[in-house]
Amino acid sequence: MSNSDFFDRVYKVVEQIPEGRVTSYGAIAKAIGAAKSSRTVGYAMNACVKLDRDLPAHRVVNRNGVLTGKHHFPGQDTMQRLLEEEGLVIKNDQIQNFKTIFWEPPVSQGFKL
DNA sequence: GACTTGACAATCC
DNA sequence: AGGATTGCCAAGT
Repeated sequence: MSNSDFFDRVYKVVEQIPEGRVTSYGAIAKAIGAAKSSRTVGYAMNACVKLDRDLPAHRVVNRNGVLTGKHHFPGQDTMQRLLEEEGLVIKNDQIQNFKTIFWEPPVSQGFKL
């Protein structure tokens, strides 16, 4: 607790995203018990890049399966390229079969109850 | 220290 | 069905 543990939870969830799968900001937010804080999740991702984290931020997209944050990566096509390397199919910044490769993050077990 | 912005999402007209 | 509004949290100005 204390100290933006919100970010901490976000990072923890994102870190657990399996390779070849993707999730949405809202799903992560919900997993950490802040379903309405999806914006902050995205913000945490932006910060994670600056922090040089190993977080697979490219596996995190909005609920439409669109690479909304691709513009924040080093190079505008970095995000799509990384996803394609994992076997995903992306068309026009839109993940194909998004629903199929969607990965729902497990609810953290220590934040509340 | 108040106001604005931001890689979203759900709700209301 | 689609545009507009609100919620939420953190960081920047």
